[in-house]
Amino acid sequence: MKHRVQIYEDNDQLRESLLSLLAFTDAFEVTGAFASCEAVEAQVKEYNPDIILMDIDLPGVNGIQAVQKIRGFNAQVQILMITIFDDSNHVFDAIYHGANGYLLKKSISTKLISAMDECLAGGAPMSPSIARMVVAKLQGQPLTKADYALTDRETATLRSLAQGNSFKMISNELGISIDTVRTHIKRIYEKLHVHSQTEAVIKAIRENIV
Amino acid sequence: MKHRVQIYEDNDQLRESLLSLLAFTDAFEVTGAFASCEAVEAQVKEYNPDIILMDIDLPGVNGIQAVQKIRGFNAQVQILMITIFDDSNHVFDAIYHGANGYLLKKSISTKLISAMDECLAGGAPMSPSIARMVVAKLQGQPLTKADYALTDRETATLRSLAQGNSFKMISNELGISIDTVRTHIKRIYEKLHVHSQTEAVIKAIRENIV
DNA sequence: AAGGCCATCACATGATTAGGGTATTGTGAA
DNA sequence: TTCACAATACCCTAATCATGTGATGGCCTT
Repeated sequence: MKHRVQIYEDNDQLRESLLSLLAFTDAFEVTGAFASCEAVEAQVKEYNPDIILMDIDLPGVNGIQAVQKIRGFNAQVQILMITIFDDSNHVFDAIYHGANGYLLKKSISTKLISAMDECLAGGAPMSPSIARMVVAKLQGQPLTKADYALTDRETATLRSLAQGNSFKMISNELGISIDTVRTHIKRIYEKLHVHSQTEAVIKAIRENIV
Repeated sequence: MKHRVQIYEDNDQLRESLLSLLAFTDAFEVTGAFASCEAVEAQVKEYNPDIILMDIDLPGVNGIQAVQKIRGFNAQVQILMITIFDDSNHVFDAIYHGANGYLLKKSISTKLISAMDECLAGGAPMSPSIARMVVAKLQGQPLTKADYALTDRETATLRSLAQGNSFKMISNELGISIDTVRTHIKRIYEKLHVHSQTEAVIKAIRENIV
């Protein structure tokens, strides 16, 4: 007996990838793949899937709202979130509203099938970084800000960066040479595991580092 | 009779600039210039200034919290916010908590003195863009999302950018050439009045454009 | 049909950034 | 006193980005 899978993912490429990935397996049968979840309630009721792959970042009704809707009438279906966000807000939001697992997009190719199996077996698949957050939460940790062990100057540099300043402007503001700014930025990237200003700033804002 | 000015600004350079700017005038006398507002209550009580220049983005206790504290015991002193943020959240937060005026850092050199005069005369100096927000608010406009009139593709481009993608990655995701991405990005910059990825992303995140 | 706007692509130039080194100084811990 | 590390600065190269100009086709409105 194949498990019925329903997909909500607005990125056309990714949605197709998911479909072909699942086509390779004998264990799953796709009941539908949609680019938005405006009609999620009707669709879930109609196709009655065993598991739903839900993107968090959907235009219109987002994935978390969709989870909430689904849980309003169906507590059985497994919901696996598919997302690029790995910050605590999104994770806990999704979990509180009834998601069963949380898979990062970059892990899809290697872990999707096993994550789906885990979900259906009653597990809660999630990436190690997310699991760590969940554990910390259970331990009653405040978890207010992830600790990336930035030094004072690195924090100041990041703060300035997150205000839209260029390296040159940062060097002026902090009274150091532009090369030193470069050095700080390099270390920040290493510590935050990012590779561009934009990514660093996104992380800084979303995780309240600045 | 000189007006007494107290300054809260954590950027050393800017604080010094403010001091020298005020030194040129006969109308103002600086009662203190501080890098943080941890002790704002005691300091305001001790020096009893007529007007306070308050940076919004201070480490520790931020400028808005400081305004709140001050208004708890002093309704007379004029408070002029000095900030790089021109988004609605910060503006209304500050105004709601009792700030009298709102000056963008980039306008300091040309408008500080007149803004201070306006404040003391009972006016509410603010940059035109901020004034527009205030007016909209009073008119009962939702103003939840500033309307920059981005087109669909521009929005999609900005959303992708705000997920940390490079131009190349955006072009893949949207299925267009990198030059088209460039074009969209250019128009986004024009519409958002920014000049870099980072600034655009900051604005996008803070104002919920994406 | 003509004018506007949008989306698309191209070419070009200079500026900025990413990522790899190396090195000096001061400070605090082992 | 070593050792580790933070902060500073410099060098280098390839990649990426900012910005301007121009051009095409599609769609909508007048």
